[in-house]
Amino acid sequence: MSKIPQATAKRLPLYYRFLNNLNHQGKKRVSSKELSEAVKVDSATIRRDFSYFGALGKKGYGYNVEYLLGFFRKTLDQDELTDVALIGVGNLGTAFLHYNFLKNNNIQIKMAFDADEEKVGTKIGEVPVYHINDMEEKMTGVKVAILTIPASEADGITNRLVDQGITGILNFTPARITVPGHIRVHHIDLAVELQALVYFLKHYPLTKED
Amino acid sequence: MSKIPQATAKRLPLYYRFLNNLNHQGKKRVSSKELSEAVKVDSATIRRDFSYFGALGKKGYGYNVEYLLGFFRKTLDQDELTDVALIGVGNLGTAFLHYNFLKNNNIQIKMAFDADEEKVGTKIGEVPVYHINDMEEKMTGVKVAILTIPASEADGITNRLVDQGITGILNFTPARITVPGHIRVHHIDLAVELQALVYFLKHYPLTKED
DNA sequence: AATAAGTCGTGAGCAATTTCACAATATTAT
DNA sequence: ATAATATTGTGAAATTGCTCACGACTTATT
Ligand SMILES: NC(=O)c1ccc[n+]([C@@H]2O[C@H](COP(=O)([O-])OP(=O)(O)OC[C@H]3O[C@@H](n4cnc5c(N)ncnc54)[C@H](O)[C@@H]3O)[C@@H](O)[C@H]2O)c1
Ligand SMILES: NC(=O)c1ccc[n+]([C@@H]2O[C@H](COP(=O)([O-])OP(=O)(O)OC[C@H]3O[C@@H](n4cnc5c(N)ncnc54)[C@H](O)[C@@H]3O)[C@@H](O)[C@H]2O)c1
Repeated sequence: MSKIPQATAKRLPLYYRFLNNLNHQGKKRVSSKELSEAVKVDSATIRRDFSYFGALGKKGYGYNVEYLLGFFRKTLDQDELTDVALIGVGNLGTAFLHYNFLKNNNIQIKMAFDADEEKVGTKIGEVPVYHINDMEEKMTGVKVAILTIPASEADGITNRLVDQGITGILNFTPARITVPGHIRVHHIDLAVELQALVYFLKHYPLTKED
Repeated sequence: MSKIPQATAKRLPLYYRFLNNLNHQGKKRVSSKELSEAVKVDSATIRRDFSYFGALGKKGYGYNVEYLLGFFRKTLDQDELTDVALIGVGNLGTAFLHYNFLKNNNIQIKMAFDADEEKVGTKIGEVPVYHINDMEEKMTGVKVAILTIPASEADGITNRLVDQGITGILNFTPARITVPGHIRVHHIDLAVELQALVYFLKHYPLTKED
């Protein structure tokens, strides 16, 4: 369908955010070199990334911020709003609910679910918390879920999400969940990230020349 | 120094965790195929990853769980404790403080810092919160920091961390911070992760055959 | 007008990572 | 013992991603 490399696709939201910043600062043009310094991605990589979408810049000039931003807005479907459900209103889930993803974003946490009766019926950062038993009923139309429940619950809830018709899951539990092939799962494993950082520090010490 | 590919190094903590689980379940042996199903990494990749450390398995048999676990414990320095400081005790920072990284881990959040007088002096999940003004004084010996402050504060605090002698930063702010080449920064950008997932769902729809 | 400086878009090469596929070896069953 | 089955470790190929380096073109300057 799309021939954009995955590595490029992952960087698009980052480019979009920084272009947005530049636009708010009133900047009219930007070079791949400037952008490179801001997002910490090699300037040749940026030019290559952009080139997959055609010739967006002008030689000797750079890129027009407003034009580029508009282009990425369309490409990233920033005009359509995507609804997301959050499952598990604990420490991590509550932090996400307080955070307004909408600020720079086309993504909205529309509802949350928990098993704890004390949380059910409340609103956290404008988002209503429903009982997990009502998930299938309330969640119609929502195709993306953020999973912030205990690892032991992950498989059970995942199966229910799959049956409900989910297409994407952002999984913060340490469990590696099993889903049918047509469902996309992105894992964010904070403990692994921290351990990996520490491992790199000990085994790949950087010198002054990178 | 080490010739382990970076992609392999990033998976080590994951392998370690699942081997730990297997060991607790009393499992004595495991094949790359079984492990593959658990961690969702191709079995050939797992064998290749392990092979960088030598011949850890036995042909026709698989891997001895206890032996492998012991090997990775040493490799990942699970016997040494690494102290970490957390900067910014807000929504996200508080969630991390409540989470006990030590459970399966050799990493400990030893102290936290915030600018808010109401938080200073308290303890969250056993971790003392100090005033950010006292950072340099209190932080001696700590070489890794988790950054969960507002993006606008990121550059200023980063400079102070660099001067203080930090070697690694796990950055949760959307800011792309600038550090000298010998300091390692890992970015975890939750808004980007969510946007990227949504982008993939719309532009790379998966079929039943993956 | 002519020159200098700046910057894109991309061919080509390089580097990193993943995957295939199979000989070698171990275990299990009969 | 022997045969059948299981599974590793790895050479080689395939895939994916990154970076150099430069021609082409734009803008600014004199
Ligand atoms: N907090 C962190 O810093 C952190 C770090 C790394 C990983 N994680 C992982 O993220 C997940 C959430 O962590 P947390 O600290 O927020 O945990 P938590 O215990 O604070 O929150 C879990 C929430 O899920 C709810 N819950 C339990 N079973 C449920 C069910 N069947 N259906 C719906 N809701 C249910 C609980 O009521 C609770 O509110 C865990 O898997 C944890 O391992 C958290
Ligand atoms: N909460 C989320 O779900 C979420 C999601 C994506 C990204 N983020 C990013 O993570 C960071 C933290 O988010 P949050 O929701 O926890 O924000 P928050 O506002 O709840 O917390 C920030 C904390 O930092 C403290 N602080 C401010 N200035 C400081 C300084 N100079 N020194 C020390 N402490 C200082 C504040 O007192 C506050 O406690 C932000 O950069 C945010 O963009 C958060």
